[in-house]
Amino acid sequence: MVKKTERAKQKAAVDIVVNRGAWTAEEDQKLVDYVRDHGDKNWRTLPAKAGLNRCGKSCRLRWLNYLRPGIKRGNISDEEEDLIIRLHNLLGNRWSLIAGRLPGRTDNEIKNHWNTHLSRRPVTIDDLNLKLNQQVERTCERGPLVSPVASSRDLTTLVDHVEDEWVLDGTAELLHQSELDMDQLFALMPDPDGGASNGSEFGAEADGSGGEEGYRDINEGEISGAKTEGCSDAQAGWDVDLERFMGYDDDLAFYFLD
DNA sequence: AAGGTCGCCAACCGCTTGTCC
DNA sequence: TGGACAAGCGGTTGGCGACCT
Repeated sequence: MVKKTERAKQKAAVDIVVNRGAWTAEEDQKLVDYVRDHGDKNWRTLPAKAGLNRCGKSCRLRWLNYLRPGIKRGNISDEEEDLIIRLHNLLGNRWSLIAGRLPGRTDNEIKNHWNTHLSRRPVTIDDLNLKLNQQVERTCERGPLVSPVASSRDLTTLVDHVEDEWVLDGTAELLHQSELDMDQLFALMPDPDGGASNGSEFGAEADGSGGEEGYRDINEGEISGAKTEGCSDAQAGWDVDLERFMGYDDDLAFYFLD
């Protein structure tokens, strides 16, 4: 029998008295007051200092998901659902990344919404793209830029093949893709808040070099070269596919097709 | 009206990752 | 370099209200 360390004993003692279950309004107020005055650091010691019989983990979760400023509750819009479906198709169950593109939404809320609503709905990414194509066809004299069938190749393929060579639409044209990664992919997107992209999470601006760094990398790389030097229909299709996939038609069209 | 069932979602659990010493 | 700790993340659970029989 291994002798318990003092720390383990202390932890066990804390576990016995700690509150569990739903938070009361009084607990919420204590947590809000404490974080307002002292910041949201050191969750381990926060409960004792704030006078809460909760574990630090529970406090952190409560703050991040419900109490911190800017949290939206309920009423997920059709546009948000559309984006969740597209991002989930791209990223899988990476809820924090998905939530990062939906201002005011938490990973927990998106995860719950997906599991209770969207995962059961027989809507595919192709359905969304077909709908999008139909909208464009009605409003754009250029006609359909990419067929619904072509749109079935989504960005998951792109992500899965970063640093690999991969074939576009069976044309045997290889696009060696070594520069674009997830950080840059998100850096390409306009920030949903309307400001700069999320530098802390996606890196493009974390070093203060500006959000355009990612664009420059790509434009100087082989994607841009292949596109501008005898741009094939397949490559043009990929570009448009990318912009449509994410639903940022205008902005990405600027970066990829300008 | 009462008991059972189902769906939603807040909260918890366990694992992974990052940081510090 | 490795251990301890904090923080982050995704999966799962359990309470509760709504609905059904």
